[in-house]
Amino acid sequence: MRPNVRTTPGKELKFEAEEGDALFVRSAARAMQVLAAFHGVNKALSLSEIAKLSGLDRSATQRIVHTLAKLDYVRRSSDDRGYLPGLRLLDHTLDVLRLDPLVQKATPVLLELRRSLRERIDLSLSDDTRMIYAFRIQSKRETFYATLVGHSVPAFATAGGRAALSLMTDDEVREGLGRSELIEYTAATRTDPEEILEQVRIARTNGYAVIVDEYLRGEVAIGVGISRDGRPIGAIHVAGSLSEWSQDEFERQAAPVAMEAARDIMASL
Amino acid sequence: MRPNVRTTPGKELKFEAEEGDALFVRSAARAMQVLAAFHGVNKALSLSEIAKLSGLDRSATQRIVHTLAKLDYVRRSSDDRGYLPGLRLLDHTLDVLRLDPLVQKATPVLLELRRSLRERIDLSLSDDTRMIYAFRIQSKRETFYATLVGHSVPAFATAGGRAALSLMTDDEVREGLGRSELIEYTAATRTDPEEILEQVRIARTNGYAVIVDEYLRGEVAIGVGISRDGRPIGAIHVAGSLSEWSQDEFERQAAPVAMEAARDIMASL
DNA sequence: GCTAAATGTATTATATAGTGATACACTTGT
DNA sequence: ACAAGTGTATCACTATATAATACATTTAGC
Repeated sequence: MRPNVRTTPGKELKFEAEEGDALFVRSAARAMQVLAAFHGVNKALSLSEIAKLSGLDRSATQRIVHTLAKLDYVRRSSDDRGYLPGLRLLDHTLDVLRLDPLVQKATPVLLELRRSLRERIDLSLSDDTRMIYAFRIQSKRETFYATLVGHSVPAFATAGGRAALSLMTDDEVREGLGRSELIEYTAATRTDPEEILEQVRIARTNGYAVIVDEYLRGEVAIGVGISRDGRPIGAIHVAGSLSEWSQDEFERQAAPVAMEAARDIMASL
Repeated sequence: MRPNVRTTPGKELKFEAEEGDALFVRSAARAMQVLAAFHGVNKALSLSEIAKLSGLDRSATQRIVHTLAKLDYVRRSSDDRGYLPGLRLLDHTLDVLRLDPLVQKATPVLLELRRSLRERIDLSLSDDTRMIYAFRIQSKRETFYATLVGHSVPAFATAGGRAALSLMTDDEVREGLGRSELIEYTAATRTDPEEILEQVRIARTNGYAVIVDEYLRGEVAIGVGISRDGRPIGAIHVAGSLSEWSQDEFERQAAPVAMEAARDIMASL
């Protein structure tokens, strides 16, 4: 599709019942397993491809795909050469977003923030070692490929992620980093856990995190974490282009207002 | 949350196997049934509320919610007073959007369109009698509540919807209108099927649909339908404020470029 | 402050619902 | 014209989910 946008694969997916979990409903899990087959692929899938990717046998796949297709959670591709995830899933997307307290409270505040700071603003939600985009408010000159809802980025190398990490204890951060795949996205990406932790500490002191070039080249981003009951639940993000801003200037301009927005949001949670 | 944004309830949900459908997997359907319990509610749900809303008994609900919770498709609310849909669903959202050929092709074209026409631009996908928002590119002065991905609006009363309808035959339109709930969203909303059909015919002739005040007060919107193999699959949308534009002027400015964008998209599908 | 209702959790015997092997017709590509 | 891959269908078996019941905790009503 486009350069410059990368996705973190979800944590490795476990769909199996753990030993002695009498309440676990296998076939309910299988429905999700089939839908998860589409993670990471970039084309319509045939039944046997779904079977292979989901780890189910042909028969189970057949019946579950059949079922999901009837319910519109799966559809035939337009050229009728395979299956794609269905539009009915978007109804659930809406549920996730509109029922999320952070999304509810943050939306008006971020629209306001956008008005004072005319740059791109994102809200992302913490999900273990990654941050999932809930929505984006674009800047006037949008050059990057519009990030789609649901895109997730690694916590360790992004401004929002680091800001979220800064709300945890050093030990928790170390533990999380240990479970993260520390990929070198750009030449500037820090991949040494202790070095990252150092940056997280700085963010903790400042109240915000800055990232330059570590995830996307040419981008300065400021992240401020949002917590609830002491736990990070998400972050807001302001991103600008290095062609228009120096890092210092961007920090001076964006950090105070972003932090105030975060305070507002947390106060209303 | 906010005025001015309304959602169309999905078509009434059927999760039951039709008679003699040997391949239908009940428990796979039940997983979705549980998740669908959140449609239309606006708070966290308890187990028994989920049971009631999904039409399942307490036991089934218990086991399936338990399962979905283990898989992160359902989570406890932050105050621990009920369940909410889980973030893992957003991974599937991303799959739906990134694998959708229309979304793929339309994104760059619409970003381009946004550059020439500095107004709000939406892409929505046809789903029977409703249009589901895939994404929105905001205008500089965003005043409305940011429409969330997955929000759906009725085809009959929106510009994109009417544009999509204009790609079908009169009979199909009548049939679809027959199955739609023709709600009077504003004083200007047309709810007479024949009158709507007349507007659809005009849209068919012009190549685009205009809607003023019928769904949102104070808004002019132009919609252009996107078809594939003669079937409507979605629409693009340009919306402006009546405080800045007259209807005529907006049409003159926006319609030609929007139609060209639609042509571009369809050529690449 | 105490009862009553509602919450989430856990355990069972039973039979129903999903399994998985096998088979077939049809399309696609070579 | 063939072989490999597609989606679809059937069926006897038993593994799987059921639904009824029970309990410990929390919440709400009086």
